[in-house]
Parts: sequence; C-alpha cells; structure tokens
Amino acid sequence: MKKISILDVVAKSGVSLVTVSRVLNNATSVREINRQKVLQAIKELDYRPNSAARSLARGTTGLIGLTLITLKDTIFDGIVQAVNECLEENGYFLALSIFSPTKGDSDKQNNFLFQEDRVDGIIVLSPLDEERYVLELKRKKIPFVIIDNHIENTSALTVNVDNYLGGYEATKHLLSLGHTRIGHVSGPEHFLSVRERRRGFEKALAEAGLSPIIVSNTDFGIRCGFQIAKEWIHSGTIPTAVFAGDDGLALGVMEAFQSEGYRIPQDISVIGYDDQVFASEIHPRLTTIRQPMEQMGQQAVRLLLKLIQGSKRNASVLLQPNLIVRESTSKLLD
Amino acid sequence: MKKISILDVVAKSGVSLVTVSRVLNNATSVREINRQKVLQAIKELDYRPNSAARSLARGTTGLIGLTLITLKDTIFDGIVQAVNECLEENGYFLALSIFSPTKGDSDKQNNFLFQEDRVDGIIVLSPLDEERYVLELKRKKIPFVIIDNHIENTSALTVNVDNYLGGYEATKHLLSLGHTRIGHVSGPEHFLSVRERRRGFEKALAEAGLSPIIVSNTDFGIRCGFQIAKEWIHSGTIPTAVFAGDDGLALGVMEAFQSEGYRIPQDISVIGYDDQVFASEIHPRLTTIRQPMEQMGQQAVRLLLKLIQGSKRNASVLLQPNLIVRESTSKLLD
DNA sequence: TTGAAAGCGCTAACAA
DNA sequence: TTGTTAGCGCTTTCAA
Repeated sequence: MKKISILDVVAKSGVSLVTVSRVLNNATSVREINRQKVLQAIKELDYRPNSAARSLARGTTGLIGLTLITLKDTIFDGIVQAVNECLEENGYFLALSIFSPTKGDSDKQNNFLFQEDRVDGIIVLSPLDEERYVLELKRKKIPFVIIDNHIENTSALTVNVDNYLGGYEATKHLLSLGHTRIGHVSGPEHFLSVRERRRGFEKALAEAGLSPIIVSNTDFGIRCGFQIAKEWIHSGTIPTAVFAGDDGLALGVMEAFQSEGYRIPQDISVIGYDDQVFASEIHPRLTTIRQPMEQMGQQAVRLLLKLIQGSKRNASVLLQPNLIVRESTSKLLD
Repeated sequence: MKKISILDVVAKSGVSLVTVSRVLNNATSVREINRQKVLQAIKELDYRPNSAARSLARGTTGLIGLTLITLKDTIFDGIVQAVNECLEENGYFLALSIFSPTKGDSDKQNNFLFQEDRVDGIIVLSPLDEERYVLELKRKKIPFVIIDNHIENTSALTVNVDNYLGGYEATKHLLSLGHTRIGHVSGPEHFLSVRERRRGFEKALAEAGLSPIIVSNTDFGIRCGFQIAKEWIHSGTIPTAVFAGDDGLALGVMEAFQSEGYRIPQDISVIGYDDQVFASEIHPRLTTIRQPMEQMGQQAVRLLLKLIQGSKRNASVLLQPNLIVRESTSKLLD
C-alpha cells in the first residue's frame, strides 16, 4: 500500500492534474461539477497534499517559527497562544523551538529548526544571546520580529511593553494608597527591563517629593526576594510598601515578612510584576503589573506577516502594561 | 540576487552535481581533493541545502513534533529539554506545537502542524482529548508515542511514571516520620494518575494498619488546596500530615494552615507531587515526589525512533518517581 | 474553464 | 570513485 498522491486523485476524478491542483488551492476557475468530482475523489482516497512538494514548488513553507529559551516561565503561555491563534487565522502554522544558548556552541548553533529554510519567518521571544541571534537571522535573510528585546536601540523590529511605565504605575498605585516608606527589589541590572522598571519607580517617587526607603537588586525568583526582605528586616529598615521587580521576588518578600509576623497587606503592601499564573492563586492574591500578552502575540504576528509580504516602513511596537489590583496591597493604616 | 542552489556549488567547484550531493550527505566515496573543493565552494557561497527539496527526495523530514496543551506547567520543561537534546544527538530537529482541544472544533482539528506529513513522528505530551487524538494519528499513520497518557489499557506506545508507587512512597515517607493522622487532597477523579496516587496512598496506610484521617478531592491548584484545608480546619479534623496530589494543592494547604497559625512542618507536615519550579523555592521548601523528566524524554525519543525505523516489538515504559525530601515534612513531635 | 509542459532543488538507483 | 538519468509531488506559466 503506497502513499497516495495527486495522481490517484486525477485517476479517480477523471479531470486533469492541473484541475485537481486548482481545487486544492481554491482557484475560482473550476467548473462546479469538476470541483465536486475532485472533492469527492479526495474524500474517498483520504488524500492530503504532500507538504514538502508544495513547499518546493511554492518556495514557501507556511510555517512560522517561535523560539523560546525555557518552558519554565508561565507568562509565555499567553503570548504563544495568541501567536498560535493569530497565525492560524492567516493560514500559517506555528512551530515552537527551544533554543538554549548554553547548549549550542557557536559551531553547532545553527543546528536547530531554523538552520534551513524550514520556516517563512521567526518570532524570537525574549532571547538571551540577542546580538548573535539577530546577526545570524539577518545573514540568513529570514524575516523576524523580537518580542521583549534586551538591547537598546536595536535595528530589529520589536514588540515591547513599556517597563518604565510599568514601574511608574506600580509605584503610583502604592503612593495613592498613602504609602511613603516604599522599598524596591529588582532583578539583575543588566536587563534593560529591570533598569526601566526602576527608573519608573524613582520617577514616581520623585514626583511625590519622596525617596526610596530602600532598594536592593538581586536575581529574579522567590528565594532572592525572601533573602532580601530578611536582610531588610534585620537591618531594621522596614518599608510599609514594596515594589518587587517580578512576581517571584514579590512572593519571596511576602513570605519573609509573614514569617517574621508581619501581615500582608495590613502591615506591608507588596506589588509584583508579570502576573504569573501563581500571582492570582496565592494568598493573599498578588497585586501586580500585567503585560498584555495577547496583544504582544498579535502585534508580533502582524509585523512579521507584513515583513514577509515585503512591506517596507514597519515600525516597532511599544505596548502599555496594566495594573492589576488584588489583595496584597492596601491603604496605609495609621 | 537569487537563491543559491546546488547548481551554483557545482559550477564553482567543478565537480558533478552528484558529487556535491555526496559531500552533503557525508558519503565516503568521494576523493578527498574533490571533497575539499566542494566544501570550499559551499563555504564561499554560504550555501545551505533546501530542506523542502531534500524532504521531497528523501521522503522524510528529519523533524519530530511534540504537542503540548499549555506552557503554564513548569514540569514540562525538563521533558522537552531532554527530548530536544536527545533528538539532536540522533540528527533530528524538534518542533513543538501547542494543541488546545478547546480551540479546535472537530472540523478544523487537523488544522495544526501535523495535518500533513510535516514530521516523521510525534511525541504527545499529556493529551487532553487522548482518544480522538490517537485515532487521528493512527489514521494518518504517523508514528507516535504518548508521555503521561490518561487512558487505561491504551493500545498506543506510552511512557509513564508509576503514580501508584509515587503515592505509596509519599505516604510511606509520612509514616516513617511517625505520623498516623494523615490526610489526602487529590485532583479530579477522572485522571488516571489521580486515582493511582490515591491507591498508593491507601495501600501504604493499610499496610500500616491505618485509615486516612480525611480525604478530599477537588481541582488541581493552589486555591483549591487552600479551600480544602480551610474546610478541614473548620470541620475540626486536623491531620498532622497531608499528602497533596500536586504541588499547587500542597502550597494551598500550607498557606491555609499557616494563615490559621499552624507552622509547617512543626505542626503539620505537607508533601506535594511533581516538583514544580516553585516547590524548591518557597518557604519552607516543599517535600515532593519528582517524576524523572529527563528519563521520560529520553525514553520517548528512544521508543519513537525505533518505531520510525520500523522496529516491531516495542514495549511501553513505566518509570519510577523519586521522593525529594525538603523542609515541609518533619518528625511528628509529641 | 481547462490542460500540457516545465520546473522547484535535491536524492538515489544504475552504469561507467 | 564518479556521473547520467530519473524521479519525489506539487505549482505555475502559457496556450488552447
């Protein structure tokens, strides 16, 4: 039993190969009766066109790649789901690929899905080794868009969320609740997003005529937040509100204060960043800054498809984050 | 500037097309001097073979697909990384695909990466609509392996972890710490894994001549665990140790007890299941049952490649979970 | 509205 | 060790 091809459809339907091809591609110039014959034959044979042959003849694959560095970050889900849906609507398929630069030596770094012309374009999600990555894609002339890029003034097309604004809004929220003793824990300095969030934080405080009560930077994650907050407590500098640079840090900070007998939010308000899955599940539910995942995915697809269609004059996108007020922040009690 | 093809390499190197092809495929039968000429030409032209043409000529794609239902589950990362690495070692590429059955109506359900012969085989990770999925893959004659299947006595090749054993070991751990008043919160009954874990739990207790102090089943997740534990507390039935059916439930249970003034693990021990990323980061760090992700990935690849190579007599794999003792469980104090 | 013919870029017999 | 010759299965001019 061999693989059935278009020729089998030709034989069964009685029309020419070209006509079958036309039906497959929804060409209008096919008499309805012939179209039905073809459709019938296709159904009976359970025929599906060979994609390699199609790609070869057309010069395109209908596949869009999206590279991820990890599956451990639950905020990616929203972006990827949106990209998936959006591509589907446009007749493309999505293929995700894990790309951890730790693994790939510069030699074998092209040893992944996109070494060859397997995709028509790529969406790069929060790349680690961005510079080299961009260079490689440009050299291969693969259309691409970066979501959440880390390099300032990149020449690549990007979709980003305004981290400065996020930090600003988070801090304004704490200020609006009456807090004046506000601390900040942030992630590693070398992330552009980290610096931007802090800049927004400082700007909001400055506008209120205040200074941060305490600021620490560390790595992302629950344990780092925990440790920093413990240090604060032991140093005797206790803020009434904390802006944490990510939800993991926020959770760690809450745990640390709680373990020392402080109540959240009655004694100390905490706001996070990202709206990870756990943010809305823990107790108290975490107030945080949410990045508009759906929009990020949609905009990236929109940009990429325009790029593929040869459009010039495309512009990078900067989206706005949203404040999600939940239970971990409250009015300052006196 | 048009796309360069093998013909350009032929022109530049001076040897025949077939020889170039042989060099590309590492055939041994090429004189070293010619091989060098070809390699040189390839380098100068920055030539890379067209994968569609290759696939068409060879009849295989060199791509393996892996379907995920969500990126919100951090335990998938280990499996996917292992699969990625393992495939690479075997000369294959990995393409992940999101497949949420909620989206796909039965009509357009084939409207995803694997509708056509785009991959040589598929690894299905924890499918939701397993039955239909399996049927579809069989109909299309795509070789596949399921990791973490939910249907008992499936005819498909599977890689699973022994959930019965996991539940048993978790409970033995609590027993070995001297606990006798042990409760269990589990996920939805319709998951095979949920039933198996509970069976192991009950078996271990029975062997010790004990009965569960309290058992509840609910949905997975932090909030459900929180709620159940609150109910227990209000009902006045307080265990000294809890086996939670997943880490989210465990965290929720801990939060609930802590919020009522109980200390973990001094007053109550809690053990989870899965070893999610947060399990080792929260305070106290969660004792849990870990599924051997790397092995799962490796075994799935091994099975799938054998299947693709036409091997008969392949057997499904059942792996053993591991107890990870951390800080959320301790000896019963009296 | 249809069809014949010429590729798309590569691999794989089969000879030489 | 090399090269010649057919395809792989489909799309796409170009005529009819």
